Amino acid sequence: MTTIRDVAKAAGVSVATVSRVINNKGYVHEDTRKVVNNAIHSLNYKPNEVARSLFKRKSKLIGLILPDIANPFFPALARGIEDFFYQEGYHIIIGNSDDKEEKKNDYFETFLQNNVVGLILSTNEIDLKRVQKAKIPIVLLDRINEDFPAVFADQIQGGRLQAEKILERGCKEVTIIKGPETIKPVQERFQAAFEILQQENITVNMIDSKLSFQDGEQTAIELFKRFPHSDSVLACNDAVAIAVLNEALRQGRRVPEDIQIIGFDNISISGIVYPGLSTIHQPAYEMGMKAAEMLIGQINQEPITHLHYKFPVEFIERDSTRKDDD
Amino acid sequence: MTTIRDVAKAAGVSVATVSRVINNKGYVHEDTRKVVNNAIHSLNYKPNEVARSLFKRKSKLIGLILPDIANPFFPALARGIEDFFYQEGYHIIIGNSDDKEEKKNDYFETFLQNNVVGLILSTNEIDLKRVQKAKIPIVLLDRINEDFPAVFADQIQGGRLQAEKILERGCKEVTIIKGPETIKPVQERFQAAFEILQQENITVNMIDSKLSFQDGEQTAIELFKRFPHSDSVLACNDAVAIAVLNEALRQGRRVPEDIQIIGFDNISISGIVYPGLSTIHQPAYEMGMKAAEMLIGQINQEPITHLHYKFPVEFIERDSTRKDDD
DNA sequence: ATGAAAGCGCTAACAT
DNA sequence: ATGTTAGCGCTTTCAT
Repeated sequence: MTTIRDVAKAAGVSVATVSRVINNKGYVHEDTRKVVNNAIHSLNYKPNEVARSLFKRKSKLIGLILPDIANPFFPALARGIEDFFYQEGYHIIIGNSDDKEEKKNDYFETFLQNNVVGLILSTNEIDLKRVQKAKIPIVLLDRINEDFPAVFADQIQGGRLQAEKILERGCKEVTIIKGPETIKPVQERFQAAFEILQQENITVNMIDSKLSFQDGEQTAIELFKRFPHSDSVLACNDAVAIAVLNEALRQGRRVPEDIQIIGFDNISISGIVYPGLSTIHQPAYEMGMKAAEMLIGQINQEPITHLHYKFPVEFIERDSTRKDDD
Repeated sequence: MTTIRDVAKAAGVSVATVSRVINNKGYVHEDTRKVVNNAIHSLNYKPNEVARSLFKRKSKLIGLILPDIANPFFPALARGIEDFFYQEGYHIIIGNSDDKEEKKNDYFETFLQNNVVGLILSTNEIDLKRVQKAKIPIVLLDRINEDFPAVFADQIQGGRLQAEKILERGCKEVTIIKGPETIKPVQERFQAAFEILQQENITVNMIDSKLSFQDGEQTAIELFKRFPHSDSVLACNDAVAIAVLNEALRQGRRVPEDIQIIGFDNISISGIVYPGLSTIHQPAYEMGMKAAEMLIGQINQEPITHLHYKFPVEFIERDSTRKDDD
């Protein structure tokens, strides 16, 4: 390994001078700068981030905790975050929490031990007192908390859109799939949709589900058993919606003629399944980018202008609802 | 921040003694161990990984470079890797290469600067001389190279299975979708399938595609335009296969009656789409786990028993092929 | 404009 | 069984 010492020796200067040129800080004569740079190149020297990190107590590492990277909504978030930080010379340490308290705290601690300079959390509320004590920049992503910077999509609006659009398309008996109680945004979208539906003179069924494809499969089977006359379903996310789509078709129900379905998320697969899934678009990649941008702002001590950044959502109509209805 | 000094002071011992107890190394009296542990707990002391890493020139960090976490095959790999390393107290730094030389090298360098102790690469061959020079443990995942440890699924077998199964199901004109030339496993599966098909007295069409859902959409449209009489397709991966499924249905072709489709990967969505996609199962999660296990072996200097670990693949028959044919 | 030296938090000789 | 100390590679006062 070549160190700053080697470079100093090769260039015939002190380590301090080398440090000055690699950090572009303090006075250094043009001529010596050239000599040093030559040495750096010919030795192919790269400063050791760990030593830097130790001294400055700040690394170029960002901690990212999310529930499960295998859940199709999160890769897009992660990609947005990563793309932004790559530009800025930061790197991501990633942890899957499975929404388990223990894993979250574990990651939180070890991330701190690694001098990460910032944290993005897409997982349920961590013990936030700890975060405050650690005084580390943080942004919540796809999660909301009054006291912390957060980036999220407009769940209320999303839930409302689900309800309004399905109403407009003439449903008489809608089944709403309620996601896990513990996941706030999922609850919010449910609440919003539910409230609107209740005010109407239609039948509203309710069924619980978790969020994965596999869970969706179970839910779908149960759904059609319990509510065989349901003419529409509002799903807690696209994964579950697609499972319902599948099960409906499998049972010989026509989509959207017999049953209409609206999902939530607009994951990349939703435009590719048959029939295309109508859904609420959350701009996941952009949300990831924005969260990264807000975090960098904090890291660079820029003043916080918006504590919360709310993305609008959008109804994407494909083929699982009746476009030309009336 | 509480350091080893603080603990030493609180416990009335030297830093060396504290170091001995936290590392469980060297002699330390039972009584003093207790005193020290008490101090550690009451101060809530956590050793700084960065300082450790600097001294030992080894961190608890693993570098993971993959093409694109948003591509649905990779999250499962990543999850397997992460789960394994979490158990072992290691953490993952992740980089998306987009199969770009520059990004790969960038990540490689910065990972080294961060003292990662090992590397898992799911991306196209990096400048492997560099790896050798860096003398860092490495495992290739879903990629193959004679000289480096690698974990992969049996592409030849997979390609053959695609071909054999489609043949058994009575196809007369099969279109085979060839993935990017640059991605070796994708080429291998293509080659294997193609060779078998060629020996038969049937028509074999060929079309190129990239691997994402979006690319698959284009491919699907072009496919049916160029080969309207194709009665079966062998796709380079499931994402593309699902896009073809969709387009076929959209055009009013019946699956599997008019057209049969076999994918490759068995991503989680493949069992949920309608009709269920018949495909070749690659055990992505297990492959990730295995790669992590092999890497740990190297890190711990255990002797290498197998340089390469090849997972068998399996034909999963769902509804996009004719089960009860003949 | 440059260099010497201290020190970030830790581990591992070496000494006792 | 415990303590002292050098040093991992770097940055940053403080001299000069």
